[in-house]
Amino acid sequence: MLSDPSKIGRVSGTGAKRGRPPTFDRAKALAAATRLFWEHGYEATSIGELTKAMGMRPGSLYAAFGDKQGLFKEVVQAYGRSPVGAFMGAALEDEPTAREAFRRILRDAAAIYPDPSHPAGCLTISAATNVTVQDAEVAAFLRDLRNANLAAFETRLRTAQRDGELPATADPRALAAYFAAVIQGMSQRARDGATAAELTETAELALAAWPGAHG
Amino acid sequence: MLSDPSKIGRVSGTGAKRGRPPTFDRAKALAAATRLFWEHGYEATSIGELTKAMGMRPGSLYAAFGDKQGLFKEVVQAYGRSPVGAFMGAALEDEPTAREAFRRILRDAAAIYPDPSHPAGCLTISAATNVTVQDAEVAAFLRDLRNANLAAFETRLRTAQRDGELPATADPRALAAYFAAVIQGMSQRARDGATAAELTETAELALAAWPGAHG
DNA sequence: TCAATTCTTGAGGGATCGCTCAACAAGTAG
DNA sequence: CTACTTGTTGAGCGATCCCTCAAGAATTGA
Repeated sequence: MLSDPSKIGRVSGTGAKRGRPPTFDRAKALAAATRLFWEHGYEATSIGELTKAMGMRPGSLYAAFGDKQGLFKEVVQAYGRSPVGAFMGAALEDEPTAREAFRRILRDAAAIYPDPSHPAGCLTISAATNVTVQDAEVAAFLRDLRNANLAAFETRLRTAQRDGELPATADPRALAAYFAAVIQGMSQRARDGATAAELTETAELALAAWPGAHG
Repeated sequence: MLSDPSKIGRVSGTGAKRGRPPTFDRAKALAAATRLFWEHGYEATSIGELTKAMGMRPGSLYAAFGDKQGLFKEVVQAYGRSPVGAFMGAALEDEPTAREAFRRILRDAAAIYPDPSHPAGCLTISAATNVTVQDAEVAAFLRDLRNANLAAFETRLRTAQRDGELPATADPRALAAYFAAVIQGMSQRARDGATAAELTETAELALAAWPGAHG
């Protein structure tokens, strides 16, 4: 109701917008926020630290992102589209066999999680494990993402079983849960100081659980 | 200096102490605090929630435990001495072979972590993963405990190798890190809703990495 | 009974939390 | 130019954070 088509949507030929243009680069601001949330987690990162790192005052932050949860969710979405956050989905899609996909996932995790160019571990795994009751929604948001990854693992393994790659005796659900646990453990170990070399050994050992693998 | 032996230490025959006796049961108060820290983590648990659950006013809490960090450390120590918190050390000591020890550790973790009689997962693993800079010491406290567990794993595997239980080609350090990662991942999965049955399957799959295990 | 000791109590202090808002600045449209 | 729109700014609000302290209550020793 009360909709005026001439004011809905920007149909100007160039991307020229009205009003004062933002002085901050949204992508860079998100990158700064990502680093803080990744390192310390959602609640342990204050608006004050965020505004300082993002180079903007609280008013600008709230005008651009709504509130702290909105900023966090946009950070998580951007992380999920970045190479570092999307390597699992990429492996599941790119690799021809499930075996190769999970081997690549584990090896990538071993290389990425301890990479010193960013905070250790996986943001989705570790950024909202300790929250107060009033931020339970944020924890649930990441938990749902993790469980969605688990479901994607199971789906990939189930098609592998249908295609004959995986023996009929194998349990796709159990295998998926096992690999999910190993990956989450590798993230934790990276945050505790494990090196890429150590995590690679963990990845290789984990692959011994693959049906038919003899190690 | 200024030490008066008659005032140092309680040498009275009965356990009678001077002054007003505490109105709270220290063990029960610690149990209540443990539950909160376990569920929400160190910083996400406020003094207000603690005093309410422990049945004491802030002044009493600070007189009894020093400060929040002191209370937390005493909680962690009590947890480490409880059956639920000490099952790994118990298995390492009780079982005759390393293989049996790690099998029992994994199976116990699968049963204990999702047990509904207490918060999910392991307190040492999950209670201080998201902290502000001023509480970095608390995170380091738990990290050191985890890495000490890792070292105990490696030690047990090294003696197993010396005793001939483990082949010379096996890598005790890598195996220890692998099992540590699996256990930490199982704790995370339990907090994400994994059941004891699912975690038991994960435990069995994890054991496939044992040198010489086939299938 | 009277000190000495220990614990509880209620009030609240200083700092920080997430967040808001009126005033101002910088752009486009006519 | 004026009108309009959007972004920035600095001050600060109410709530909550961890923690403290003087006063009172409950015990023991003399």
